[in-house]
Amino acid sequence: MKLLVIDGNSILHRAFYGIKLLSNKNGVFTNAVFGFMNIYLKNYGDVRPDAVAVAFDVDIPTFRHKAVSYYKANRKGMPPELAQQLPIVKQLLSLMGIKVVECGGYEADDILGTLSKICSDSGNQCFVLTGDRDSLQLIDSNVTVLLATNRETIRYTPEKFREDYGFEPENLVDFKALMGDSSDNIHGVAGIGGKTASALIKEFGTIENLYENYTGAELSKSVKSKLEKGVDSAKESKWLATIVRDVPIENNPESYRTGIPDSAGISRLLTELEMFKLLEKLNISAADISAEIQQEEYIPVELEVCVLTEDIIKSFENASYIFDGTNLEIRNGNSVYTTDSEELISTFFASECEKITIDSKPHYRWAMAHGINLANLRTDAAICGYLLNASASDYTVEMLCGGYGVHYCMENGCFAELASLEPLADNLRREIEKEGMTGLLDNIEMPLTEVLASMEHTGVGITPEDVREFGTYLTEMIEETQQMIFDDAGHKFNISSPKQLGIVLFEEMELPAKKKTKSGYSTSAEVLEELRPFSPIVDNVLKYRQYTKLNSTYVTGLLDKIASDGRIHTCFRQTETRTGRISSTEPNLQNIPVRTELGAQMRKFFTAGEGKVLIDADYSQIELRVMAHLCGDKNMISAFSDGEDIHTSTAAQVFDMPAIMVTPEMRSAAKAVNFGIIYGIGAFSLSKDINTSVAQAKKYISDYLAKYPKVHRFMEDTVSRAAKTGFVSTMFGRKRRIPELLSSNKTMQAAGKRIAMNTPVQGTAADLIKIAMINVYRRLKSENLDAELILQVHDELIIEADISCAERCAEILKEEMMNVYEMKVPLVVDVHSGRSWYDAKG
DNA sequence: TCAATCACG
DNA sequence: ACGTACGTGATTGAG
Repeated sequence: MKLLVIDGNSILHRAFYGIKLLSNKNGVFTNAVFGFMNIYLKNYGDVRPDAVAVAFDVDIPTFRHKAVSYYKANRKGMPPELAQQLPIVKQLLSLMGIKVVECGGYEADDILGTLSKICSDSGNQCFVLTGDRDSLQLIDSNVTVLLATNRETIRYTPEKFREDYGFEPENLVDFKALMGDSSDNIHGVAGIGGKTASALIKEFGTIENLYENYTGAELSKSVKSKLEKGVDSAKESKWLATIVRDVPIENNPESYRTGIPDSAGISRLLTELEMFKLLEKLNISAADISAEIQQEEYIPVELEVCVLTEDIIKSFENASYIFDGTNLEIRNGNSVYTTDSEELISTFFASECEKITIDSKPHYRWAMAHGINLANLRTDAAICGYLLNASASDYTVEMLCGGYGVHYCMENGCFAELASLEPLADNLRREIEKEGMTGLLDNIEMPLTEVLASMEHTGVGITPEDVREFGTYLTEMIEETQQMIFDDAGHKFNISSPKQLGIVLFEEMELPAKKKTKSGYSTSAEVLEELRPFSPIVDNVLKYRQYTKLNSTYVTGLLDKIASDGRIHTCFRQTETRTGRISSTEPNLQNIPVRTELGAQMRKFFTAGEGKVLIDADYSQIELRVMAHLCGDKNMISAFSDGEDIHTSTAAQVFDMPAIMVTPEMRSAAKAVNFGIIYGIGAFSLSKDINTSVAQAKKYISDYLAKYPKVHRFMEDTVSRAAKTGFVSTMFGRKRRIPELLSSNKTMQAAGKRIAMNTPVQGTAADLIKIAMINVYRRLKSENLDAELILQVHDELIIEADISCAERCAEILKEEMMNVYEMKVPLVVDVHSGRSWYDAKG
């Protein structure tokens, strides 16, 4: 038989550090469980063992055994984020019918040693799954070690081991006896490193043999003397490195055969942990991976396949449907209607029945492309899922059903048991109601989808000839700059490789390096900026970076995305950001350059169509205004109400002088402080930003908070409420959970606090502009204007309008944005128009 | 696939 | 003592 033995602690560690911290909505961390199961399932599938044992170190070491005391002596205790996942993994394993093996006083790898020996002695095959190279000493003709690394699992047979190490697996302990292993507190022989140790073991095999024969061997004096001095340490090290193989545990391999899994229990546990990917995996691969889970009982609903007709569509009062752009599938009761007839799809979309679906924006796009209206779409399950947890990576039906208590089963990629999305939508709506987000869903997010679809559908005009010409110019500049850099460096190299650039700048040219990133020198613009005076190469590198960035991301990137209608249709993503903002992809039109004059040229290529203009409106200081509204600080409110320049006003407050006396430097410092306030202030970062001492920055902050006491209070209250409830909210009830606040890591906690301070502000601003977008969209429609919203850049909206109605559209845009919601401060909107985005920016 | 870099609000 | 501002997406090189 085949036995798979797993080093639970080692794999769990690897999983924990290999995957970013994840948690469910109750703050239970799950990344190590997730990673462990992935590694397990992968290897289970590869090995297909008859029996499985997972070994763990005991929780309370007895210190009777040497390995444990050394182990504990030299390793930091597990972080609590990992420790709390240990019992979960054990519980999960036992639910799966897998034996967990522990033995007081012994490490997990001693158990691996023992079980592999038992197999080996009895002629059974053993696979040892671990992340620890120590266990390679267990390899023999019956024992294969599966070494899990960050990317792959390496299968170590005796042959593979010999290939890598050049000696026998059993001599690994001798090797370590010489070389030592600092992570296990094994000293080895002082002065002997990997190379020498390897050569010695290749020649002598064991250290016993080495010590019997080394005096007469052809070795350098120094090696001989090191060996002589290190004899005791070598022997002790070998003993320490040797894995125990006689731990008193169950020694019949048969007893590790997997038992019957408790699938209901697994389902409960994984659902609780919100690990739907894993549930899915267990279900889908049931037959392949663990035959037992296949037994999960489910009775497929008998779906009656019916023919869809116009009359049937008219008879629907409500319907849940799935649509992939070609095939429409409506499920109603036990009836399923499918069609790929564009006519029937159009009829259905245009019908007044109340619709439930998932990921509806493409449906609106389809409808718009076919000149019809997608009517009465009441619930989009993905949007619901996003509101309930903005941090999930995706919102698939599987994930949502798993998370919101709807039983489903996949069969051939279809939802065999899911008769309708209705139960899912009901549950989602119930949860949303419970969280007080029904208004946010029905009045903001659901109507917004159509607006975004329309913006995508319309797209934005671009003049490719001009873009290409700009690209030609950039290419020339790149070549020129590149040549100057090579001349300065004295040779060619890849300037775009931070590694190669670092070597040229900091080693060859010996510029003063500031070691920064873990993989070498930092060559970021920030660092380079300071290096400018030392060599002209620095300035050229910065220029090179700017040109290549513009060329590859914007020129080439945008040209690639021009559709057949000559316009660019970005994708606005509504379920992406944790704060409630919209994001833009393929291409990202929310990060088109503007801050440098050269970059801003790009915006000249975004143009209005023939006889049209672009109208651009942006909120002035919306986040600070939101902050003023949320905290109600008198000083801040009056500054905005009086129409003062907020940064000047802040400077006047902080430096305690009349506004007229504020210098540009003071204003710019105050501006940085204002940004800091929004982001969740830190003295260190502020000091860096405005190039002053940390003490000075600290003073700015404390002066600021003293002048705006309610800002101070708002931040304290928000953080403490977040710590208590685990989440923060925007003005319109959007929520964001902050698991970072539960972390034991101080840096993480601090980050959590900043998130708590920033999210209500950024999120409320996002809510406001979303409402404005919906209202603008409706006004343009109701007033029958030849104009379309085409872009949103967080605090900025752009309309493309026919010249004949441009003024009216500008009025509407400004009005709807200003009056989007009654606030304690005025919302100021700047509007400009022009032929291109560059011109319309004012 | 990830880290580094840099574009935006 | 230690790390260091919020939120995104695209490109590149390197493992």
